[in-house]
Amino acid sequence: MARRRSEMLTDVELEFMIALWDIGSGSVRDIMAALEGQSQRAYTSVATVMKILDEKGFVTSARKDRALVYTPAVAKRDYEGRSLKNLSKTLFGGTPTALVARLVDNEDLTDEMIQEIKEIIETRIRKDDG
Amino acid sequence: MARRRSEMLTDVELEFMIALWDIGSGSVRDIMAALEGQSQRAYTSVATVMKILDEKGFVTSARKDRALVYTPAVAKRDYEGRSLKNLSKTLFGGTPTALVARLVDNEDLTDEMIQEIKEIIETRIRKDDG
DNA sequence: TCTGCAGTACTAATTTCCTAGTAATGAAGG
DNA sequence: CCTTCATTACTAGGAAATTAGTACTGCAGA
Repeated sequence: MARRRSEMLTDVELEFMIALWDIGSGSVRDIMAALEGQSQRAYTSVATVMKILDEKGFVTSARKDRALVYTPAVAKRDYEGRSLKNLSKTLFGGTPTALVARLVDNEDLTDEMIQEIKEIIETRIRKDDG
Repeated sequence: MARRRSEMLTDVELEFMIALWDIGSGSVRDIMAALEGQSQRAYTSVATVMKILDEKGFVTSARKDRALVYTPAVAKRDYEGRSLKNLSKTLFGGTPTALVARLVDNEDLTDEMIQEIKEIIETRIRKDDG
């Protein structure tokens, strides 16, 4: 039977979206240039995935001269939030606190990182009060 | 060309793994029972996905009476960590701080949740000192 | 022993994902 | 006009994902 197309990005789609978010907007050529060194794909491969992203609603396209120029329809920060919500829901029972608990569990985290995270939280708390 | 099978779980695989983590270990019937109400799938569908999970190394299988009993080969907490690392790497430039910053950006988070997160961080800092 | 049931393996159909070739189109330059 | 080049559209094909039917095996009960 059928799979429903996810509202989350696949790996390759995400890779291309990140490139597009980085350059703001651009043609297939521009995106390929932004991906320089990361991946060696044929022009048509990139074009096909960009068309799928258009169909999925992640980008809009507009003709400029002869080329299609793609622009993100979803902001990176929105997608970041969506990803976190998705992960929280599927793996952490919908509680972001459990997510953070697992995150700071990681031995790779340096003291500086922990300290930085603490400051982020405190800033947020101050903002709520003020 | 070829796609490499990801070391991350697909949506359905994750759903089944969560059920298995929940019950500790069990047969296909047990997993179906644990999924009660979440999904209505044929016995053979569940069995097929469990076999794939076996091939991917996420579970081990052992015969008990006539049935195969599946046991997680990857702990839930390990996979949670793997997921967070993956998300951090792909979407947050490998910096977990950026991930937390986006997380606490979410308006859905209540004051209690923020407070709880703060305590988690502080507990972790105290553990480092001691 | 034969029948039936439970469980597993095999097989298959359908969709998405990923990659890329080839054809078509349209503009520019001679 | 005609050729050339860039771009886009169409097409294709294999791998993976998702669902499930059918066949086979082995045990238990009549």
